[in-house]
Amino acid sequence: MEQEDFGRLVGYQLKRVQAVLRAAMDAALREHDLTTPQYICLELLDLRPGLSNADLARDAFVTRQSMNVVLRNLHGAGLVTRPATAPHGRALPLRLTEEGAARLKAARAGMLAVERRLTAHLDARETEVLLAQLSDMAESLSG
Amino acid sequence: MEQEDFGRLVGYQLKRVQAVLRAAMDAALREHDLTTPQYICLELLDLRPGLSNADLARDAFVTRQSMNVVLRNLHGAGLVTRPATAPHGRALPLRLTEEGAARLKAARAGMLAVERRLTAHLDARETEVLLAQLSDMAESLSG
DNA sequence: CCAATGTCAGTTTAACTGATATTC
DNA sequence: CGAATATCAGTTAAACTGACATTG
Repeated sequence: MEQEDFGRLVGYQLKRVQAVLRAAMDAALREHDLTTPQYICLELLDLRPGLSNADLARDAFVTRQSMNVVLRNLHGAGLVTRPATAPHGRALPLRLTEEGAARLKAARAGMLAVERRLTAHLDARETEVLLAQLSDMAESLSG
Repeated sequence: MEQEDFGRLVGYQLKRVQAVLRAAMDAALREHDLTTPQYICLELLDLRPGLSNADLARDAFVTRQSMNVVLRNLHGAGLVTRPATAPHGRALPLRLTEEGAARLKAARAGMLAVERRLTAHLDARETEVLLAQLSDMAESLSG
């Protein structure tokens, strides 16, 4: 059985994984009324409170404009706070509200379950190698 | 480190790779006036002429409605042919036109260059392992 | 009837670019 | 001025679901 050429491209398999991963994440998050970009944003703010919209956009690999939409929704839902005025420059440091932290915590369990299913066939060392390889791939394509 | 660093999740790195890969593919394809789904569709038809819309949708991991839009555009651009009537059932077997084959060939060079950049740091064996791992991941999440 | 297919229509997600104002 | 930031507005890509007709 000669595997078809096209399916042997890393790009194709990445797209395939991404498709099912996206579906799994969306399903897990839907129970908590969150979208994937919203969840990523909450995780980043939990990890590093005080990030600005532009900071978050960089960390999530989207434009400031895209992240701004995500933040507007999160703010409207009462999950994040931002000061009325900027302490320095224009950047508004964002933080999770109590409800934001609670929603994140609730959603995280489902997301980690997806991650475990994703890497079910990998041991700890293989996972490390894979993470490094993926990171290298992103570097070599963007840098 | 018990603190789960968000950046160490495979899901996060996959998203990151996907983001830059998508940008690189789109840039490479833009020169040839093709979108990524269109390119995938052309590759699949080159590999297995006579696939139907539903076949292509399955192979590209999208709904047949989504693929139908792609095919409508490709047909409008004169890159694929489909018979007026179905030889069996409702399925209409699709084929590349001469121009479709030519456009695919031209675009393929750029896409393979992206793939080479993507896997620049991997040797042949590592690439094999990675392909298998990605395939396993898709399986374990969807199956 | 049933399963697969094609297709019309509408919706949704999530990104994008462009433009403008603010701040240091 | 120039660089970074926030944000308003419009646009786009690419998927989705629902509904319905056709075919074997």
